[in-house]
Amino acid sequence: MTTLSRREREFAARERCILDHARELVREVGFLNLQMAELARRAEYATGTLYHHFRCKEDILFRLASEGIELRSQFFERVARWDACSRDRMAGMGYADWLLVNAHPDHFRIEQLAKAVDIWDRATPEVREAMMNKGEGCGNAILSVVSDAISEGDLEPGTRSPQQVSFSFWTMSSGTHTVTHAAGILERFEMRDPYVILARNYQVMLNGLRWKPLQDAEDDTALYAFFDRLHAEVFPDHQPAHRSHRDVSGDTQ
Amino acid sequence: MTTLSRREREFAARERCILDHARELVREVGFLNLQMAELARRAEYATGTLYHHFRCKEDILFRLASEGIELRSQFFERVARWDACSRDRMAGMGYADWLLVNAHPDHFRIEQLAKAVDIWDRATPEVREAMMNKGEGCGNAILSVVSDAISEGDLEPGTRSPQQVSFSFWTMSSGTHTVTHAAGILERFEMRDPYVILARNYQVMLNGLRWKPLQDAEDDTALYAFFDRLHAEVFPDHQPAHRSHRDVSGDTQ
DNA sequence: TGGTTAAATGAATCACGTTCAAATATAGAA
DNA sequence: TTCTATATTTGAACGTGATTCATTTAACCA
Repeated sequence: MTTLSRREREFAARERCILDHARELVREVGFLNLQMAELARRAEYATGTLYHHFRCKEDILFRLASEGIELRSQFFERVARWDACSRDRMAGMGYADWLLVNAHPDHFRIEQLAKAVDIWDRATPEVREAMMNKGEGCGNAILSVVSDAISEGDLEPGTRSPQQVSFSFWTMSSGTHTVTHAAGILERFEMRDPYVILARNYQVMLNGLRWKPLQDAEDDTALYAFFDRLHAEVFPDHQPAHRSHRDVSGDTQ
Repeated sequence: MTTLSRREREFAARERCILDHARELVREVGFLNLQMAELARRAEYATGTLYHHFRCKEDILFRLASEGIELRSQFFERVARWDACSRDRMAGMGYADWLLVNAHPDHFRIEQLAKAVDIWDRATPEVREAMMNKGEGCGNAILSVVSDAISEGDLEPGTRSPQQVSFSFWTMSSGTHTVTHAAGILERFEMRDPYVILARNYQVMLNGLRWKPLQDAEDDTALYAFFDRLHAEVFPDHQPAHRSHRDVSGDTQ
């Protein structure tokens, strides 16, 4: 039993090692340029060994994507459990996404590529399924906030299902990632700080939904105060994604 | 001169032929599974001939993406020129996107893949540049509506630049495409008609921005009346993206 | 018609993911 | 400790498919 368990530990450690090197390689050269032979060389195993852990190259990508999604899920769940009003917790989801981009700048690329139909089809169904299960955590965290808002009377459900409300915020976040990471678009559009705009958009959307307490979506002082509070209370163990408001105020000169 | 021009015409015709077959192949098997040899066979040219027109496989994808983006640009410009209030024209952008998805169901996949960094880096800079130039038309069409709204007094600019306002709607549309096309997500989330939700989200966002005239974002009758009017006045030459409201009403039974 | 240039061709090249027969290591029995 | 059976690792060989380029073919003009 000890023996078996030691074997299992070694196996897991090797897998970890491969995934770490893979992540690094993806960051350096991109997934399509990642060569299995080079990955094996860096991890100091033979090419064939990789295939004991992963059925194909795409499965490695999906495993990396899963890790990022799991992290996001954890971020979202922290925010969902935050001791704050439902509106602030929903607004916090946008910030959590920003935090994830800071912590794993390459995660979005990985997830984007994994979800591109072309790659999607090449991965093993089980590995895809595992990734989607991690994703469910994100969806549930957001849904729980919407449900709370309705039951606490902060949000009139109207003709919208909680899923539809979640979907709205989800599309804003997802779209912000896409547009932000598409090379050259922000520069051409003279945009900076897209995630601050995302946070503002959350406020605009929340107001549009009449999600109480209503708030002035133009008030940057309040927005940065919100960032500060959220960060201090929910993510004290992470680097803040935003600069302090004082820095931003002095920005124009 | 006549000779040269005929040559040029033949060259252009061949390129058209290759692109058409490529689009079909991409639809059938996806871009990564598209084989240059098979494309050559279908277009009835030799493999080498393809490389007189496109420097690499990725350039073909970018040319296809450019065509879709150009079409979107045309759709957006139609809406921007629509004789309607600024709010309706902005709301119309969401509908135009929906129309594009109907007309070219495969376009989003192509554009998504082209913009994935991995593929992006492989294409020829000139071809990428050409694609981005087409995209500028979309941005300008939206910007013009925002500008009109401000100058007509429908929208208080506040602390937001017109670019930032455009960005907000852009992220919603882009995110809706992404989430909608990611396999399995909608089913798991029990979502249907994502583009109707997008249209509603446009209204919520417009209300949140206090973009006049304010409107009840829950009023589906008004929304479908809007679809009908927009479609009749701007896109009479296209199949409507939406079903008639009568159909939708009878949907539940 | 013949000479010259431009274009098309597709077999050969090369790169890379994947496989699998052989080599090696491990565990347990004697 | 030594031997045998089993499990694991290895990397050279294979197959697929993008790209190239020497050769062939067509177009043009004198």
